[in-house]
Amino acid sequence: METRELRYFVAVAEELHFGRAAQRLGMAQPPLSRAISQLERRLGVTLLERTSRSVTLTEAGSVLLTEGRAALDAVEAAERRARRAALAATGRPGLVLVTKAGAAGELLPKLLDAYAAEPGAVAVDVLLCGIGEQERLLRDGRADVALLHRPFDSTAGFDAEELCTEGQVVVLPAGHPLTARAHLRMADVTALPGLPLPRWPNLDGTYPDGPGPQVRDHAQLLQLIALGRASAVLPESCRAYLRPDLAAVPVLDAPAVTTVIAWPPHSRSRALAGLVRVATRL
Amino acid sequence: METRELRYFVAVAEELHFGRAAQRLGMAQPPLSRAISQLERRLGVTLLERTSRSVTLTEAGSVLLTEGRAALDAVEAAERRARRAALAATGRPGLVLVTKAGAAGELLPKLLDAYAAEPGAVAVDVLLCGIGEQERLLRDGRADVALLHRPFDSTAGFDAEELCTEGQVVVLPAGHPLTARAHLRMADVTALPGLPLPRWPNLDGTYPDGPGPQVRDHAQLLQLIALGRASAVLPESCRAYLRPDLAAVPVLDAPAVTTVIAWPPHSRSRALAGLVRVATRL
DNA sequence: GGGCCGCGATACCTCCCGGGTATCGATCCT
DNA sequence: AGGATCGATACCCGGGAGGTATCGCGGCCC
Repeated sequence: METRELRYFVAVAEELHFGRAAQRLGMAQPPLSRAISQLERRLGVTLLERTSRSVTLTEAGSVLLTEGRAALDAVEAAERRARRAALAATGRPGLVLVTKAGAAGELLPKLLDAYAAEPGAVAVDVLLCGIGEQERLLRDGRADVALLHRPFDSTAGFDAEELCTEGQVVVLPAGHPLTARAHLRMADVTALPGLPLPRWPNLDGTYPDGPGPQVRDHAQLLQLIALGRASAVLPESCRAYLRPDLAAVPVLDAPAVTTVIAWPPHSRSRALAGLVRVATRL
Repeated sequence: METRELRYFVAVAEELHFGRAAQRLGMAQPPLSRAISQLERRLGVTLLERTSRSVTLTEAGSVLLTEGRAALDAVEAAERRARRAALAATGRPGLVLVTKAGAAGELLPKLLDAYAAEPGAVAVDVLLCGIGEQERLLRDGRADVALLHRPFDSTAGFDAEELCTEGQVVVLPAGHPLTARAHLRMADVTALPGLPLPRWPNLDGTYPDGPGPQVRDHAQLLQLIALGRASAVLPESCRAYLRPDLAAVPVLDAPAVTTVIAWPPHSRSRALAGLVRVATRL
């Protein structure tokens, strides 16, 4: 199977419409139709059920969609990492580390400093991304290594080492009655009148149903909390960047958050191995 | 990048010889040379350093070799799983489970029976393979799920659930003086005169240097032990299939062996999820 | 219900590019 | 020096990817 065929199929499977898919691919519709039929004939499998009014995925088609996306990511990753390896030989950037904006507050600078002091250290680019994007970036080669937070981020498909574990705190407007308490329980937090937990976007940009304001990043969230419109449960280390009009109270029974360093299971380059070694020794 | 180009590059990178690589690919040498140069031009990267007498990998080339292999595996996996998903809709086999021959003795039949009793269970093919092959089969789509043994097998790149943990025993010829002991330590075993631990093949079929006989499978190994030419440290459950001319003694400080069920992190099909659920409940 | 529209399939053409053969040029080995 | 080895270059051919034109089928609307 050629990646071209796979790209075509993924486009059609996502659009469920040959015309739109062809447009997205920058080609005419007939060759696309033909390419898909050829692919089906070669695989000996029907991927799409088409009437002249609608296109739907068969079971095999939906398997090929998810597996094919992963395969295309892997091909892209190979290409990107090879290209970067050539640059790294001459100059910058040797490694790309990705993490969520506003997370891993003090750990990251410590890690970068410690690694830079190592003999043979290469340049490390830091890439800040939105919620849940790290895994994609790691899989398609735009990043080499990530700082993730279990259990929020999944380390499925990656090698990982635990770095540190911390409890969680609830962030409230300064002066809220509960800020007088030394600690709370999740039951106290979920029952807070007028201060619902926010809703984070799914990977596709849509929001889950339910109460609570929609937020896209930490700055928005903190603003909303300061306005008395929301509360949030965050890792303890968020205290480092808390605005003075906010207060944090430990939540005893919130799940502990573990910061891990994760990387794709191949690509065990010297540079990456060095960075991981430094990280685990911190 | 097309998979064709990637296959070509991997062949040349492995052979380090355009002529042989072309032969392996079933094509002439000139188009292969041209394809590789085109790939290099498109990537903007030198992958191979060639003189008229030798071919060597650049840094970028060696990155592309490992990443490219993984990418090709992923593409193959997508193809195979799509093809199998179509079969599963009509008939056999719905899932392919791979494990080492001679391992997971009693667990496997229990798992298969329990899963078969589930409502909506699909047919499960069992694939027995040699040491260290499971990961490859899982990655390139010939298998959907594997029983692995940590710390011997790596679960890097897969999702996994622990099933059970057991100690290890040393297997000796029946009647050997040490079989009278209730338990041993690793130091006793490694120092055994005339009964060295065997050498298992690497992934490429070569054997590591050192003393001890070369073995390829458990039958060979047990035969050698019965002959008084070797000993071996194996998980406790091997007692189930021990020949009467062999004896086993627990080794207290040998690392514990954990049997895990592992699967690729996408492909969370209903059938697979069901099998995993049954496995963790055993 | 007949005509229209939307959409995928088919027919047919063109041209690019992947693959072949012949040959060159460089390097190493007698 | 001369032959052998091996990758690069030159040139040719055929298949197939992509384009345009058109068909056929099924909703939909007046």
